[in-house]
Amino acid sequence: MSARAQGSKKRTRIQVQNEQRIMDAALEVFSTYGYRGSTVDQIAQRAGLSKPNLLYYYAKKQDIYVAVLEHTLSDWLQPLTKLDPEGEPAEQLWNYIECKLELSRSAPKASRLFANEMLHGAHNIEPYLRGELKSLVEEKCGVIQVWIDAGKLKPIAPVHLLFMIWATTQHYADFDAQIKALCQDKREECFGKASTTLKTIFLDGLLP
Amino acid sequence: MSARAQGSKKRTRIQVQNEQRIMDAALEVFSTYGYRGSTVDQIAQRAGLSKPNLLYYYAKKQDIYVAVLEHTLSDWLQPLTKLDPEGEPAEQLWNYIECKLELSRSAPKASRLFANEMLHGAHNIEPYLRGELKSLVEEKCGVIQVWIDAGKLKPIAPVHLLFMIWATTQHYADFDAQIKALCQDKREECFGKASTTLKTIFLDGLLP
Amino acid sequence: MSARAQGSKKRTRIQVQNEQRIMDAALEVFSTYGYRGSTVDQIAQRAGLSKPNLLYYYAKKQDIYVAVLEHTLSDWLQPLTKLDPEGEPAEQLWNYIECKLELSRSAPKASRLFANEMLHGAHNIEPYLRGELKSLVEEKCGVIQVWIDAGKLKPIAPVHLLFMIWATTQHYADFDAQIKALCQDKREECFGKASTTLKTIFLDGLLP
Amino acid sequence: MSARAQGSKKRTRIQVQNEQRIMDAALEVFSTYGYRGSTVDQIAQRAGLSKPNLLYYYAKKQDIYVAVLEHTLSDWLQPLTKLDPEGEPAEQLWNYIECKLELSRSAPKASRLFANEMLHGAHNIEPYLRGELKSLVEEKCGVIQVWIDAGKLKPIAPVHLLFMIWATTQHYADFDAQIKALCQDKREECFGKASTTLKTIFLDGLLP
DNA sequence: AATGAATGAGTGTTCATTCAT
DNA sequence: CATGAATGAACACTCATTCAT
Repeated sequence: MSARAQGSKKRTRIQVQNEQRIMDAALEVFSTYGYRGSTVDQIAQRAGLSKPNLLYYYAKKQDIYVAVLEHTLSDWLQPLTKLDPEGEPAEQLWNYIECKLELSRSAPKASRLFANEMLHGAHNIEPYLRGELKSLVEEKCGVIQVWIDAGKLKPIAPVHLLFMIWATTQHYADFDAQIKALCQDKREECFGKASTTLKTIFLDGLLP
Repeated sequence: MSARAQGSKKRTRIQVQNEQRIMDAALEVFSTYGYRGSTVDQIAQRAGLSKPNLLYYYAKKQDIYVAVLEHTLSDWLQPLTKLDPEGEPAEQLWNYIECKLELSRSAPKASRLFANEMLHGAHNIEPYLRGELKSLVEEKCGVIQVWIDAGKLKPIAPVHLLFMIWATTQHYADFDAQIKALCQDKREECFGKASTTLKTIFLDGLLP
Repeated sequence: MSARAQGSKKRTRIQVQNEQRIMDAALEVFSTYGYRGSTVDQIAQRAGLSKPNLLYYYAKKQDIYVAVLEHTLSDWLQPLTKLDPEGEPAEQLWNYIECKLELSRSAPKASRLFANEMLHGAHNIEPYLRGELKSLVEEKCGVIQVWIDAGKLKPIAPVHLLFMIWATTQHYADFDAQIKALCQDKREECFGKASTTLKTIFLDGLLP
Repeated sequence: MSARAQGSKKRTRIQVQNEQRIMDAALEVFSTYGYRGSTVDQIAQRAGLSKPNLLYYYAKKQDIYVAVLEHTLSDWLQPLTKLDPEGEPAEQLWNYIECKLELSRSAPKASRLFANEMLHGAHNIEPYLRGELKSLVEEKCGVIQVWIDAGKLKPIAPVHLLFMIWATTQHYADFDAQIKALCQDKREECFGKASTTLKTIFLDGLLP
């Protein structure tokens, strides 16, 4: 019986450890080379396992891929949950933006894994997109709409505001190659300038 | 001798026609499946050529890829060149943003091709990034800085403004799958709301 | 991980057996059709393995080729090592010649494999030629020179004597097709006459 | 109608010139890479012709190969014809040996082409081997036998003497790579020592 | 006499996956 | 749990040869 087939049964220490190793290796490899560009061998090697042993934990390449996607997605989602309807909109939104930018800085691989999946049609996470994510987004868009209705924010389409936030923050992870080519600043300094520019534009706009 | 090896010599009608077909097919296929996920067979089939015939025009898979990248890159660059230092900043920037958004709507495949290349390290277009693109970006950042110094724009880091514009507009092409999942609006309506939201935030900011 | 990549680790019974099978098949095929004329499929079939299974043991066609070359080279070298400085020159040399001729008779494929590699520039065994072989040749040329200086041999260039011995004995393996066409004798008889002719000429020369 | 199909009809100047170019290119390429290792493209390029144009002269790769083999074979044969029954055996044989050694020096490619064909079974020149060559060899062996019967040569098997001469002289062309590796002498010096060693051994033998 | 265009049949190599132990 | 061994299906790329002009 394969490890996966055991469902929710308790796992040995080795099982837990190896699964973590596999997830780490898979994130590393998939985010760098994409799904088709990655090989099971690569992941096995990076995880310090033999290929058949790796396939003992996850029977198919796609299973590994889906598992690592799901792992990272929950982290990806979390910051949005903290958007507090009771708080001040400017502070709440800026907190969220800052948090997302920090994630792009500290976990760019997860961002790239996610972006890659999107680019190719997101077939492996459609249920998640149309389920968990959609619910949360609708809830938080409601919050933003409340703020707008209360005159605390300019009247914009809430979901497109979220798209803007995601796009601008994840850009620093996903388009890292371009940024490195165009920005001579060191990484820290670059993220610093990004932060202040984002803050100015999102909150105050370009015009004086 | 392969068709490519002839260098700058004049091309036959058939050559021109087939090369165009190949570029179209390659954009379609590479943008959908990525480099590794695409097969020469697929491209040949879509171009209506036999595989060896395709390789008669471009000797290697990577040659096709680089060719289609270069083809699309020139289109991608052009809108920025039209940013006019003599014009009004608000109008000029908004024109640019609108133009980029329109490109994401009308040519999403090109955007995805480009995004994919970025995600994987941009090894095939580094020379372009550090050459042509960098020069143009530096020039236009100079223009923006002049506007800032003249008090016509808030003091932000020009290159990060460009990053924001690119990120937010290309997002509608690159993350199409996510947008479709989260936005029940029809395509036109969605781009309409995107446009007004972008305009509000970039020019005026969120705060009232 | 491929079998070869394990380096010097101990090998399974199956590994040893299959590697031997591959070496036999490769000698057969490469010596008959040359490197480029041989296909991995041919070798696999002759070894009773599937093509990918063959490539599990030797990752590349050239690896098989180099391996079989190295295998046969050590056998090829050995007779020369037995040239004894203490012995009588005539006897020692004649033993060597006879031994080499016998090798051409019993292992013509090895001879042809080696000749083929030579004809094409010996790029795969240069290190061997300039290393192991050269050392041995220099040592044995020293021995021959001592015999010459002692007046026990006519004054000839020792290394060219070796070339002559190699050329004349290996000729019976390498130019087998020609010999068959020109010599109606049966194989045994032909080698018999070859032996006496070589003996006469090498030791006594043509002139009475 | 192809050029070849015209048989013995007179050829235009261009035809003659191109055929010569092709023969030169084919000798160069085939002798270096072997039959299977050579491509029609390579030969065409070296001959300064387009591939289809080359195939206008020789319809198939094998036709080119056979043609160049036949071309070189006649040159290869010729020295033996000059062995004069009326002359002194020692002088006649030495002339022949010297002549063959000189050919190995000046036309090593032809030698290698021939050797390669031999190694692979000589299927393309069997008719020649069993016809023209065999007749000539039998005739000249008769001459040598006469010399032996007259007591002017040691009693050896004449055809094996020829084999020895061929083997030892052609060795300097065919095993060039090995000779270069083992012999630090410059080319001229090496052939000089070869010549004197051959002379000593063939005529007088090793023993004093 | 010459060439651009096209292709079928390979050919080495990769890789996800399976099997036996 | 783990691994050595094996394989079918694909895939990029090659090459002799043909066709149309």
